[in-house]
Amino acid sequence: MEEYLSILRKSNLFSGVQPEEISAMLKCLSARIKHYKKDEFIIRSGDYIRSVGMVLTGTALIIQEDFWGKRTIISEAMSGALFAETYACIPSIPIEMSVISDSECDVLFMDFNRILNVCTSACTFHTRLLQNFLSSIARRNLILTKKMQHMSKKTIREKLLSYLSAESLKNNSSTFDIPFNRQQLADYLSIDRSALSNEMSKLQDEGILTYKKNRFTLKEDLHEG
Amino acid sequence: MEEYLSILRKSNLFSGVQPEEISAMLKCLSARIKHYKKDEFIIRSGDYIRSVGMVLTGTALIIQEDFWGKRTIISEAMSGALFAETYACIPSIPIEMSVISDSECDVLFMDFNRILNVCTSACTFHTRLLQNFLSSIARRNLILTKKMQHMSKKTIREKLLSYLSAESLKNNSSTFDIPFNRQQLADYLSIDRSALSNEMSKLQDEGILTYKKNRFTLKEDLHEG
DNA sequence: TCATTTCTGTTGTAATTACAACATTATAAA
DNA sequence: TTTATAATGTTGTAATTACAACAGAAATGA
Repeated sequence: MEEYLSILRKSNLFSGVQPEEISAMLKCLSARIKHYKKDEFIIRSGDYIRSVGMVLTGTALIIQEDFWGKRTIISEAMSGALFAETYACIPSIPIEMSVISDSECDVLFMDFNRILNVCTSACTFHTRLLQNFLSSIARRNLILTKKMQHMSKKTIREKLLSYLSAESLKNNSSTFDIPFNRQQLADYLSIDRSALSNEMSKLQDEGILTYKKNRFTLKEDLHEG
Repeated sequence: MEEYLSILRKSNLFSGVQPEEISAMLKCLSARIKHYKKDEFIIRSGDYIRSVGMVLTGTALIIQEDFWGKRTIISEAMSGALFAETYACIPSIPIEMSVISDSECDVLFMDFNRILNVCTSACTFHTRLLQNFLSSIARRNLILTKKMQHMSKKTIREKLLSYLSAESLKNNSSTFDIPFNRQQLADYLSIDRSALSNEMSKLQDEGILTYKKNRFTLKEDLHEG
C-alpha cells in the first residue's frame, strides 16, 4: 500500500490531506488494491456499485455497449483518476458502463459508505476527503452543463457563439484565449472542423468577432435591425 | 419555520429523515428563510455560493445571460427543489447563472459547510441528509451524461438510435415504452419534430425498429453487409 | 536555413436538416 | 355519437452541414 502513497498524494481526492494521514485513512475507508492484467473487466455493466475506484497505475477504459453490441469508449482513466463514483452515490441503480483495463493496472477500491460516514476522531482529514469527493462530482456536473448549453443549439454559428460567449464571461473580457485548437473545438461541439472554420470566417467578415489563432475578440455592438 | 415542515418532508433532500428530526436539523444547518417578491434576484451571476437554496413556496427561474445580454431560462425551480447546490460544492468558482423569483417566493438557505460537517451526536439523520444531497448531484450527473451521449451524435438517426438503445438496455427488453411524446423527444435531442417523425418512419421501413405511439421495439438483426 | 509535418482556411458537392404547410390519426369533451 | 383539439405523419423547399480535397500558414526539427 505504501508504495502508492506518492500517487495518492497527487490525486484530487486526497488533495489537502497530510501524507502521513493518508495511510490511516485508507484503513478507515476499507481500501483494498486489486491488480488487473490487460483487457480484464474491472467493472461490468449491470453491476451495483458500492465502492469508488481509483486507478493507481496503468490505464483503464470506460466503455459502453449499445443494444446492437457496438462499443464506445466514453473516457480513459489514468493514474489518480476516480471512476464509478457517480454510481457509487446511487447504489440502487446498476451501472450502465463497463470499466476495462487497457494495460496492466493497479486499482484502489474504497467503500462509498466509509467515505460518507465520517469516522469519529481517528482521521481528522475525513471531512476534507468528503469535500474533495463532492467537489469532483460537482465539477463534472458543471462541465457537462456548460457543454450541454452549447450543444443544444441547432446551428454551428449558435453553438460557436454560445461557447465563445461563455469563455468571454469566464475571463471577464471580450478578448480571451481558448484552450482548444480548431479540431478540438469541433470535437467538443460535435461539429465538423472545416464547417467550423468556415463559420468563423463568416462571423469575422460580418464583424461579429475577430480572431487570430486561439485569441478571440467578441464585438459588443451587433448593429441589429 | 414549522409551517414549511410538510414541504420539507416531501423534498428529496430530507427524504428518509423523521419529521420530528427535521426541525432540529434546520438549526444545525443554520437554515434561514428569506421572502422574495416577484422578479427579485435570489442569486446573482458572479456571486460566490456558500449556501444551498431550496424553494419552499412559489417558483424561481434559473437564468443565464450571454455576452450580448440575451437571457436564457435554464430551468424552473418549484417547491422542494434545490438550486445552486453544484456551486456550493465548489466555493472557489463564482456562479455563472442567476436565480430570480418568478412569483412571490419563500426560500430556505442552508450552509453548505454545515451539510458537509456532520455534527457529532445531536442529529442522527445527518448522514442521511448528506447521502440525499450527494445522490441528487449524482443523479443530475447521470442525466446529463446520458443526454450528452445522444446529443453528441451527428445525425438524427444516430441520436434517435442512441436514445432508443439506452432505453432498451435500461428496460432490459427490446420492447419498451418511452416517457416522451414526439415533441418532447425532439426537444430532448435538440432536433426538429417533423424531421424526427420522418426518420422514425424510415427506420421502420428499413426494418430496424417498429413503433406504435410510445411503444418501441428494436430489431436485433441488422442484416448488415 | 530548408524540409517536413501539423494546423487552418477555402471551396464544391452530396447529404442532412429545419421549417412550413398540410394530411391523418388519436384523444378529449360535449 | 359528434365535434373540437391535440398529436403524429408526410411532403417539398431552402438552409445548413458533413465530407473530401486541396492550398496556404504555422510550427517543428534537422
